[in-house]
Amino acid sequence: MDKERVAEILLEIGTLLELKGENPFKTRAYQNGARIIGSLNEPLPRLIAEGRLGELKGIGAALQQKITELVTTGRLKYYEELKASVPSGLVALLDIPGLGPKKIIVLNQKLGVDSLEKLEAACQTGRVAQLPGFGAKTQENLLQGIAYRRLYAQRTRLDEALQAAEPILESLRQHPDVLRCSIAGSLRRWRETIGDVDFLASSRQPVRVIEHFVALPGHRNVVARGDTKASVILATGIQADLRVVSDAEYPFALAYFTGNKEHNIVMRQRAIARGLRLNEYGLFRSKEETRDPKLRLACQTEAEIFAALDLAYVPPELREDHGEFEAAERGALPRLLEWTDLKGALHNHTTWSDGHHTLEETAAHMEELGLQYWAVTDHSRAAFQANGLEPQRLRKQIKAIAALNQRLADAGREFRLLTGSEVDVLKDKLDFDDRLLAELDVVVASLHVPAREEAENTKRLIRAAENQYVHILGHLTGRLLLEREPYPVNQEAVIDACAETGTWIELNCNPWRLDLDWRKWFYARSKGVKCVINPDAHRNGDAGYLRLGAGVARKGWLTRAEVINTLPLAKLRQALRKKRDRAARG
DNA sequence: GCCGTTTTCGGCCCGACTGTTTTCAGTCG
Repeated sequence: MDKERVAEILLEIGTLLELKGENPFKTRAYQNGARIIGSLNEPLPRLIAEGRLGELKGIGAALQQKITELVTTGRLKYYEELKASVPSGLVALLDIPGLGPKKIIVLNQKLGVDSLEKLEAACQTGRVAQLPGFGAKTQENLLQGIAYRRLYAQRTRLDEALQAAEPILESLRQHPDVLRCSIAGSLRRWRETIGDVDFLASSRQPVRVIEHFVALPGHRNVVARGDTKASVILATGIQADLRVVSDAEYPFALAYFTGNKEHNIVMRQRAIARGLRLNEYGLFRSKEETRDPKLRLACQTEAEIFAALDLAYVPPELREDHGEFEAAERGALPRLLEWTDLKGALHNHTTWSDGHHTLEETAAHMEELGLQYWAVTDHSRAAFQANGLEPQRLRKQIKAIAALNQRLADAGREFRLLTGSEVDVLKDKLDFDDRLLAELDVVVASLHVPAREEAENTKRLIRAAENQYVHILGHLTGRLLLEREPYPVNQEAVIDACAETGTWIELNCNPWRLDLDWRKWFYARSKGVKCVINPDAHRNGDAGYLRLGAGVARKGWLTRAEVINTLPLAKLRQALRKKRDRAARG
């Protein structure tokens, strides 16, 4: 059993324990355990075999035993019994806003509610309002919550969240009573999907800012509204929250509302260890709860807060409790890639296959953006639904690109299109033979029709990496965020093969994909595998995805030197030749 | 269930908002 599955089961145990009304700290111990196992950078079986599982902070005797049982036998008696003891529909009820474990337990015990449908019926007949601790308002909110959950997925893709958030941020920025404002939360951390959009503002007149926020056009309804905090549902169904604080509190609140839960817990623990107290209002010289400005350490920026806790500044994207504390303590945080470092892209489409713009339109647009190169990698023939190119058409395209580049050169322009292919990884070969691939500047190999078995997909991708003409493996897992799960593949094994063969891995920055996942880049980097951030553009506007990709790359701790398409054109051409030269020599 | 420069028990991050209460529990982030 792999670590992802182990982490899932630990997390589920935590949820089930919550629903049994267990000690919340016990629940958290399992959730912690899930996160620790999920973000391991070495194989779980080896850790167990060498008896080092207990060395992980947060894995005690009980978790050690359970994880070992899971990994060695593939099952866990404790989990199976626990699961059998909790009605299966209860877990889904946790998704309803306003419903937590305590209320679910009451609903289940008093009314026999064990599914969304039964909850809805109980609300409609007015039985929920009769329960102790419930009332008419709660009942109504639950009905609304059920309807809301039915209408919208719980999460939103990064690009959609950004699109919703940026106009609101701009409107806050222009409000005369707003001093400073920012996006916060998972969107500021550049997560691939967002639960809700968080805003933070500082002001001397918080109520006026709240009034402005809840009155912005395009809101469907106001969920909550206080003097310093409000929540609204946007027309798109996304929930947006705003907090307003004083300007002196702003950096503390920004740090607090940006870090994920685990990151913030570590921050507060670090404060406690230094005799301080940290909350969204400040870092105080106090062991008691306080907001006394006289006790507050004067920090103007987040960087000064980190410094006060003996840490280097941690960029927002890294605030996931994913190793940033250890690195920040040692001053070993990498200098992250900036999206303006990107000089071009190596996986894109045109009207020759399923793209929407011609070679000429594409070249003109990308040059206008200030890029130096743009590889045209239309689909290979197996992708017939995407109008994949036969060898003959591909050779024709190579000539067309050469002619276009010649015109650019004659006009004294530096921008170039590169020839290429997104060649399909088929069952036992690539869709084009080596002779044809050798004629191309850039070869991206992608698996579009995966097998059901992990071993088979892993084998196919490793074979693609071993081909001396393949520069890049495209969208390694094939996932479509919130739509399609990744196909089964041993990503570590494929990364190992890329490390050995000098093959690069794509960070496909189409917002449906963002694949390879940011969490996997830790392993890839440790193996020295280089990244290529590719928009997989089908329209000129898709070049904007590069910004998303750079954010996700930052989340994976990638630096400029680790991302191939930060290279200027001449150096890129050298890099593209390297693998082939190596194979020719070998 | 985990942990230990308050060490083997008794803590465990912290505060806002809502709704149902009449001083607080539950939920959320």
